[in-house]
Amino acid sequence: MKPPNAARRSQRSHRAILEAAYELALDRGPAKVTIDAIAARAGVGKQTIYRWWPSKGALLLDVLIDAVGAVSEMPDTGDVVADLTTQMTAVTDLFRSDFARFYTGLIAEAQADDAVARGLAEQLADRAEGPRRQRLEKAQRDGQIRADVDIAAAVEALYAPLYYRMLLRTAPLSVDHVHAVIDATIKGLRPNPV
Amino acid sequence: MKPPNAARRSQRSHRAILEAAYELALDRGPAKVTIDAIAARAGVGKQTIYRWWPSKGALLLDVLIDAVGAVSEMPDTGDVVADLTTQMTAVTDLFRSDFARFYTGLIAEAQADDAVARGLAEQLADRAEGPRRQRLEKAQRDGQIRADVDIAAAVEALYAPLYYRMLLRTAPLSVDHVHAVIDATIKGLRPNPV
Amino acid sequence: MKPPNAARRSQRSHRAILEAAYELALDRGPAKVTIDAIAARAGVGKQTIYRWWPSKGALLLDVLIDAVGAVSEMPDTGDVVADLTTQMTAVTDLFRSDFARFYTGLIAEAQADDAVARGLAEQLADRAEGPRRQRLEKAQRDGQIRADVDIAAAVEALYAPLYYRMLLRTAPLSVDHVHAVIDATIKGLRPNPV
Amino acid sequence: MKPPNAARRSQRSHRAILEAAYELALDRGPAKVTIDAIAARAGVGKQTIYRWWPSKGALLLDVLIDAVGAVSEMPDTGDVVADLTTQMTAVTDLFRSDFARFYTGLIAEAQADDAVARGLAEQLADRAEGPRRQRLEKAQRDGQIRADVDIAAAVEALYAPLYYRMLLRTAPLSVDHVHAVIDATIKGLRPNPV
DNA sequence: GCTTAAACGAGACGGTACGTCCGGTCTTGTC
DNA sequence: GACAAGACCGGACGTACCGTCTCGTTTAAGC
Repeated sequence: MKPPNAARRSQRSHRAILEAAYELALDRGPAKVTIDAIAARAGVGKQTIYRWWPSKGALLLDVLIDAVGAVSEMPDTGDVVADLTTQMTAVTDLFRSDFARFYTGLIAEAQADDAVARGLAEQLADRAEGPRRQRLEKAQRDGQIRADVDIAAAVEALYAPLYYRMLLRTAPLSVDHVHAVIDATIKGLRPNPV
Repeated sequence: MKPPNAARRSQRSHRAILEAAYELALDRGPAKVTIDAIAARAGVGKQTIYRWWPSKGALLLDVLIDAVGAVSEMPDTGDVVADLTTQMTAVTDLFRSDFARFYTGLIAEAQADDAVARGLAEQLADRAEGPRRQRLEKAQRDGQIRADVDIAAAVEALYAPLYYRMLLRTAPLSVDHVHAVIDATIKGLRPNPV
Repeated sequence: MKPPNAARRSQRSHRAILEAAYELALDRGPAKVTIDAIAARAGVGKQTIYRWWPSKGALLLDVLIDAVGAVSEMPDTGDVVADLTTQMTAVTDLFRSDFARFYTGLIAEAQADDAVARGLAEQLADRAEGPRRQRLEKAQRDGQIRADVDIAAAVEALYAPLYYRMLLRTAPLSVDHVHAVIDATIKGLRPNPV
Repeated sequence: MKPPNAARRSQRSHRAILEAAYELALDRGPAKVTIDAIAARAGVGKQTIYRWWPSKGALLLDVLIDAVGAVSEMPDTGDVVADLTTQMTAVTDLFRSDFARFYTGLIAEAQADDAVARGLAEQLADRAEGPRRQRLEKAQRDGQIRADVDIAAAVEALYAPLYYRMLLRTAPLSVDHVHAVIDATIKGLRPNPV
């Protein structure tokens, strides 16, 4: 009795809800989007939203997946440093766009809603971290990355600073910042052996 | 005429509010704390809260400052790697404690409230990043850290992964994680020369 | 779009609200009845009250209409003085009962709320003054009342003193008072001719 | 310890409060006057109001006494019907002026505040009904009013309709209304004996 | 004329109720 | 049976006033 029959789901309503939620989230921030407003803009009954999503966060997560798709493809020119620079710059641009508001809002939602947190972590691991790790693992096999380095830690040392600045706003994101992080991480912090 | 006379502020109420907010935030999460509940638990009129804080986030920020105090002191044994290990392990422990729930909730609040975002960034820059940078700068002067490295980027490469895991929960925080991040960052990702 | 769809109104809630309001008004006086208390006692959301009534006074007016029904029937024994005595005594009894508190409270409300004033005046004109005038007009046709007397003024001369004492409390309402007013008004104040 | 020393009372504040209350009551209705607003407009601390008056109603009652003074003097030309016509017309004019709003508001206040009700009844009995009864008693002695009529009832039959229309607004006050009431009451309702 | 206790202005305080907003559920037709 | 519409209960919001309670500051009485 709980799960409704997905086969009878109205595709028209489904799409209208995702689009309404996305538009509202962009223009007032996800925290200020209400289910009422989404339903009204989508021309949909509130029950239809509650029928298919357990919470506002879950809906926003679907909106994210729907809107973003496969954003994080890693280039592979053979030069891992160049590729990281390219891709981290792209991420920085994304994190400075209107989309950031949506993304940070969703992360905020995840702090109070475990289902959203799990979905978001999974999404992040699969779509974002996965390709990054694979690229670094390839570079490791190519001898461009030290063989005994922990790949997960390496990805985080490179990318976490971008999320950190987006979320905590201690300093602005910039291309210079990308270069500085790559320089520090690739070359390492200890003095160059002579 | 707008700002109330701070000299007449009731210290008793002020403390009771901070304590009530802290206790409530710990036991149900900051997002579910209501001004009504804080006022009731503190034995205070709601107006007294609204008189002195512009938003729930601003109050929680004060609670953070009040509750945490000087948490982030950097040790200085002369060995920067040992000191980073010590301190990052302490931060990891903090980020795995009940306090994390409070902290992430406040960061969530900051995503929808610019004043909180600013206050939090300032707090973070002054109390957390400051000592970390100073320790690395000293290590730089001591020759333990490469002279041309960007200190801000270095601090982020080391610490941002801790915030990243606390907030995004892609993987658990652990002592091993701390070691992996330090190894990757200190030694760097490129193959050891020689 | 503003007025809600009356067809979908919950009869259960409607009745519960009227009854809760009536009980609360009787036991603490209409001025001290709050919308919060009515909603709580009726087991109803406050919005449901605000959806259907524009003000507390409007609700109390509906309560009056609901509670009183057809109180003011005029008897007709053929003897207009006897009938007036009977009916004014009944009104006096009503104005000395607990109901008076409710009624005076509603009249008080009307002094600050024009909609209530209009509703109350209409109610009074239709349900109370109407039958009284009709009885006097019949008596006029029967030759028991002087043909050239202004019926509206006559009704007021007889009944206004009852409202006056209920509201201003310069002296108590009583059967003797009824007799005195009827005597003064029916026989008139000027000396008996002859 | 309770009653403050009246000798030290500030006349300046006393007057300012009465005036502020009167002005505010006229321009927004007594029900919407707040102690806060009176204090602010009078340039007076709220405590000063609470020190000298037990309730808003009590203050408004003093305002009434202060503002109205001896309004209800009865003329005495020797012709009681002419005198009643003159004076009831004056009362009607007063009840149609801005003052009516103030007066009805105070009567409304009295319905929920016994002290105000008592004060108002006393005021009414002394200042308004007293002179009216005395005039009718004189007329009785002069043979213009039937000897066995109840004077209190007679005064009410004449004047209560004016209060009734002011408070209940079933019909407008007017000179014609005054004439009709006087005609009905003086001549009486029963047919003229032939 | 000096002292001192009161009454005063200002306004912060603990509370209560306001009228609004929204979350999540339930109900009533329609398709 | 999923849907659009929207009424419903509940509960938090931020505001307005209540009546009480400090705070200094006049101010007028009595020494």
